[in-house]
Amino acid sequence: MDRLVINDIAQAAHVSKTTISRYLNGKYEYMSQETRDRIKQIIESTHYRPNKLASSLKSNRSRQIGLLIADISRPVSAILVRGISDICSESEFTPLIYSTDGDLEKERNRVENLLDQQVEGILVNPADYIKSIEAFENRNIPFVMIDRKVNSDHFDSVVTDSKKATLKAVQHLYGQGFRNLALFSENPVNVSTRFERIEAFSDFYKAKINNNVEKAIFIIDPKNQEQVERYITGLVAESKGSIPAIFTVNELCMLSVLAAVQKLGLQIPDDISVCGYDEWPCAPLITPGITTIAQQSYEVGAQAAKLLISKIDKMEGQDESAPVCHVLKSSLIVRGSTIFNG
Amino acid sequence: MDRLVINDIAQAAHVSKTTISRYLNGKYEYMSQETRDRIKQIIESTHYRPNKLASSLKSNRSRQIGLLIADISRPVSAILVRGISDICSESEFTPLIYSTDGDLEKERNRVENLLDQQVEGILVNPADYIKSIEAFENRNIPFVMIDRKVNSDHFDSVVTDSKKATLKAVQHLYGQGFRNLALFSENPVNVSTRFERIEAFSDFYKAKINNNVEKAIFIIDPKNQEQVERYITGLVAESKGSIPAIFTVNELCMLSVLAAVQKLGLQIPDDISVCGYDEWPCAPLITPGITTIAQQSYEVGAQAAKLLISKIDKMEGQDESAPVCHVLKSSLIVRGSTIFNG
DNA sequence: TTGTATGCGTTATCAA
DNA sequence: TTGATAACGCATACAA
Repeated sequence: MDRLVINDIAQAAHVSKTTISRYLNGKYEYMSQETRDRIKQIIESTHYRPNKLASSLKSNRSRQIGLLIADISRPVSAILVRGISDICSESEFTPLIYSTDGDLEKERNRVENLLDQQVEGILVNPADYIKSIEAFENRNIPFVMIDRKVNSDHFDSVVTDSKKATLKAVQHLYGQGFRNLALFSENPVNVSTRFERIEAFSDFYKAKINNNVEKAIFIIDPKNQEQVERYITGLVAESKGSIPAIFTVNELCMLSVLAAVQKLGLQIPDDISVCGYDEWPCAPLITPGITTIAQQSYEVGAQAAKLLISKIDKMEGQDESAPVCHVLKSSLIVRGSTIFNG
Repeated sequence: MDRLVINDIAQAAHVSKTTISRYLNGKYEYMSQETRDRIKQIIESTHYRPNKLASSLKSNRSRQIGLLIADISRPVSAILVRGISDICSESEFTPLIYSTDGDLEKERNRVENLLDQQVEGILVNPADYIKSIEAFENRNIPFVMIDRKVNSDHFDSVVTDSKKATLKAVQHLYGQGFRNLALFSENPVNVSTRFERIEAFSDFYKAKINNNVEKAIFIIDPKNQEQVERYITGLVAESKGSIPAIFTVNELCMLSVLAAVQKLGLQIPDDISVCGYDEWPCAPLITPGITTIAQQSYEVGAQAAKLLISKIDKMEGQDESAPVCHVLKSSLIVRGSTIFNG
């Protein structure tokens, strides 16, 4: 009642296991139609299934890839993961998925775990623009960065156009007449998505408002609701009649800001304006509709997986094609929250 | 420049690979402190890491489990997955995660794939209360159903208390004075979470309103916005002054209903009331706050993973403990959307 | 067209 | 306390 192995099938079919192995790997050219049919019939009737562990070990091809994501429970991550999964399914790869919580130590350990399991490549949402690099260097498999870049031209990446999209958003705010701009981000700020968004905001702010951009940037802990309320209260107090417009760098910040705005009894957009990352199904439902930036998260995942798998398939020839960085467009979805009535 | 293997370490340490293997598996009792230190030093300096594929093959313990989820991109699924991942990390198991899209065919294929990869157990969010069962029977590894039950007492499951929670919600609506109740669900209805919610609603409806519950149950396609709007328009038209109160069985239906309500320009709760699964961060932000049922999704995942892993660990003794069904409590979070002003 | 023999990198049973 | 040796299930070079 133990699991069937290749030898059992060989005996039942009165051939050697080599022939069975050939059959399993589709090498029908070295086989009479007769034995081929016989093997087929036996495999089907016995429901024999080859052990992938054994075949991976022997062939040195696990057909597994690693995926290190900051936190799979975040909605944008979940969508990105779905994109990766779908591509993996098509190519019959299995993704091994771990959350790193943006922790360098966990990230490094996970890379080791994945290598131990003989993954053929790794997709990673790096914890740090600089410090993550070390953990990825001198491994013998390809790495592709997803959603976040890393400060190195040795790695491929698939990201969204954070700077352009942020610029589009603040230009929109400015165009509407808002002059009291603020940005809310969470720490750490040494991940490319965040600092690029901050940079685009800062550049615009310096060019159009004034040089004192530091006081317009708020680093928050989205779980510390009281802190967020305090910052917003301050913004309103110092506004001198100029309606504050808040730009958030991700969904968590957005939710935190919206909750605070509600708690403080402020009206959007008459008392305060709010917009930013990420688009999600509730955005149109929250009065008066929240202006958001929609990223193509599914596509980021899918393209990254495609890229990684193509590199894996080329690996035999010691692929040394120059690393590429795919940048996917994001779109600004304008809703009532940023319509200026001042 | 190839990867180091156990033999390389054995040679460097002037011992046999048996000794290295013993060291790796912590069997220090059969080893002098001296060789133990020497091996430790060599492994550290060479950064040798054992190949898990080989050790899994030999020991017949892959330390991988399968996870079949309907759609990982849904927010509740992502949270559940996180619960599973966290428990797996603690016990050094790796989850192999696939989405099934509620498709029986995919589900069955995935089970085969997972078995091919020698997973030691499978967590599954079954596609069908009845038809899924066949694919799980007579496998040699434990299965645990997550979030959805299956019509069999051969399988463990970890779910939430759909009936109780739904009852609590409709009782609340009734208590508020709503008499024009409706339920919106998506197809298929042969998954336990959905039909249990429908059942609880129906029982209450028949007991308190009338026997004609069929006309109060709407099976929708959440992506078909026009259909949802049509149903709601109908509800309002036939309401004869009695405010309709809609209960939704999941997040997708909730979003779809809310979008339709907004599109139709209906006011909550004066023209229509809305409540249901699932709780999510926007619920309090949508005017006047949406009453929801909060499930402990993270806990469902975590408990299911714990259960599965404990069964795996007991497997050697041909575990035949009677299957259990853990039911986690959900809570009704009352907000403005269900406050009766009629 | 098919089979023999060897090895992938481990673990485990002996015996020493 | 240690080591030879034989597996685990499959793939492949080489022989026939």
